[in-house]
Amino acid sequence: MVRKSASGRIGIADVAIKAGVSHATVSRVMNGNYTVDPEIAARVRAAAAELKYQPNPVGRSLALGKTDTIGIVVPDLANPTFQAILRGLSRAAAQDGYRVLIADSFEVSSEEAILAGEARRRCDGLVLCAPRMSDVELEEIAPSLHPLVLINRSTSAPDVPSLVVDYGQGVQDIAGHLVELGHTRLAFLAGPPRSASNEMRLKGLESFKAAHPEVDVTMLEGGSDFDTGHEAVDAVLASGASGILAFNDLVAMGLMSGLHERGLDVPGDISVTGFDDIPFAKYTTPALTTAAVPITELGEEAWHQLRTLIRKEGNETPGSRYQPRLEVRASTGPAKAPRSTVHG
Amino acid sequence: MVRKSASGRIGIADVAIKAGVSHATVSRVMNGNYTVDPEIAARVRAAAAELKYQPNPVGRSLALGKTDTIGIVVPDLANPTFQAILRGLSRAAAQDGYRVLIADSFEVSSEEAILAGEARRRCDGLVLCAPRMSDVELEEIAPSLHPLVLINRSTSAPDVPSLVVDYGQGVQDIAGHLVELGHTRLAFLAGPPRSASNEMRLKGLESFKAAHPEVDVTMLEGGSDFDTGHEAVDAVLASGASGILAFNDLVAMGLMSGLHERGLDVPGDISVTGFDDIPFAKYTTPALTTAAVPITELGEEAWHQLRTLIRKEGNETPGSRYQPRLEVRASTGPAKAPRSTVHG
DNA sequence: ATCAGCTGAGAAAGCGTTTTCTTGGATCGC
DNA sequence: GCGATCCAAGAAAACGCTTTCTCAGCTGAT
Repeated sequence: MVRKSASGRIGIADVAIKAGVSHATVSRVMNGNYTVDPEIAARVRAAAAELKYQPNPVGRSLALGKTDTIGIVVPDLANPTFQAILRGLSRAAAQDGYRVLIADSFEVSSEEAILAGEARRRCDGLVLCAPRMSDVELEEIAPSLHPLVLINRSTSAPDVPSLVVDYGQGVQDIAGHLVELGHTRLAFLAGPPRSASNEMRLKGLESFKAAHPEVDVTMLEGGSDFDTGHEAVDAVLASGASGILAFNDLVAMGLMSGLHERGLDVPGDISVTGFDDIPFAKYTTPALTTAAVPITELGEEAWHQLRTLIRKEGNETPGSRYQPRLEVRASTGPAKAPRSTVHG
Repeated sequence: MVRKSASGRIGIADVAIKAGVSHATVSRVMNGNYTVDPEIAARVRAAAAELKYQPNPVGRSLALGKTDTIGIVVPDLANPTFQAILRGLSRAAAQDGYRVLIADSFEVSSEEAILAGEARRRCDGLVLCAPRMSDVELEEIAPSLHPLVLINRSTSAPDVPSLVVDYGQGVQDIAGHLVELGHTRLAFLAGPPRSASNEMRLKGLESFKAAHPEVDVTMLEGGSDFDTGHEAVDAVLASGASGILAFNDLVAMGLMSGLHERGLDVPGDISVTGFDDIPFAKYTTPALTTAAVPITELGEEAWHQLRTLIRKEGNETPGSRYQPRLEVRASTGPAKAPRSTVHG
């Protein structure tokens, strides 16, 4: 007859009674403490097996002061970029026996601090992924979130490594590629206003404009998903640009789809570029020219940084900077000869 | 001077001391128990605010016997279908104040039971998403996982609602659509061997073949991602089929990309269909004909079912069956006149 | 004026572990 | 052979919270 503790679940006490030993001994056996008589250990193990005893992680967490869980806060779980980061993080953490708790802020920046705080308290560490909150707010809460790893943001708080992708350089590479193809009128389909990565792209474009005064760059408002790109067709055409830098691959795909519906040829009439190199980018027609970011790897690295923080391995935590790699595919091509130019 | 408890973090005891009351009173105030003198309550709240006290969820969980967290086990976090389910689940659960812990089994079915058990013990309930484990194993562990909701699998265990998509019907609808377009030679690019949804598709195709003996259906081995489709081009062409049912949208996209590289026109030369209607399906060129499954909604419903289980609202938990909706787009078209047929 | 009845707040007992502290018994050295 | 040393295992404290139990002090009725 299986004896149950009051709660109905089998606890350490049940095993102790069944094996005729104390709670402490059961705990020792379960944790591989070898200062226990082999014969008794065997008896405990047998009792545990018979009762199908599984230690309660909550009690364990309370006693040990750790949960073996980390949290991640993302602005939008629908975004493939964040999905990829989550995947990399989850896989890497799992290898070290940690689980991941997710919190989706749905792009409402005012929720982020609360979500982050709640998640942090439940976990041993936190990854804040591309938070939309203001710099001052980030500075304010960062210390209370330690151990903390930032993605695509940074803070002056000590011991908060930040992994940032150099979107500014990436966007310049793309623009350079388009100019080499003869495009002189470019347009940038911007991302979400509060996105720091968008800010970095804009800064990159400023540098680019400074270095290439002959090139005309139009800024268009946008977002981060398909529909943004799809709906931007009119604005893009109105801009008169022949080379379009979309905020990311999703926007680029939406745009290409819209252009296709209008009967326009990519890259014959217009060249389109994305950003991120999500898995889909390779399989669009035409295949998308983009700047590849090793996103999954970034998630893994986030775990590694967080791990050293959690383990308090005093090594300085440097953070890292990732350089996007230009991935030229079929969605970009030579600019048409401008209408104003007379051939021959 | 902020007094700290031994652990370094501020606990209920610190607030109690600062406010000059007992632990119990602080707890009462923090939980909105109104049997406490307003003046004292105010003092406690002030102390809590000043110390920035935040209750420790682990202690709370242990005392209350609940974690306000649910777990989900998926076979592959890289699969957009599971991402969408996760998203729906996470959003719906968040609205009720629950968080989601994720566990990715990376398609290794032997890990699932362990992952599920661990996740379940940390959480108040579990969603098992398209588990790859065998039926007998599922039957075996299901009772120990309660409260449990199954997606795309079912079990005889009581009180385990299962949400299943009628892939069998969906695949028949697609096949019917292709036949209406005049295709008489079809091929099915199958999914992962252990996938129950693949099994359901196969069953559906059997029914279809029985009802349409004149149609030839070739079965091809496959998988669930882009590359599967991309690599299947040769096999598809060798089959001689003019209408291809891909396991899902990803496979279809990979296949279309491969066909495009071979210079073949979709749907001019070959019609291709997907399954799921992931967001990308609308934006492929040509836009993908597929069977739409309300996946995110399914994730939400999973939460609702789990919620009634957790709350022990005795209502029977029926589970639901979802009918895919045929979404005809541009990747399917009339079959070419068969070579063997003489016109006129 | 006295006592039952009530109320508000402190004391303490859980929740399920781990870990320190303690103790009885065995071991070892002289 | 006896005290110092050590070891294995039990008792108990700790982790941080909630909640029951308890009791002092008060209200109000007789």
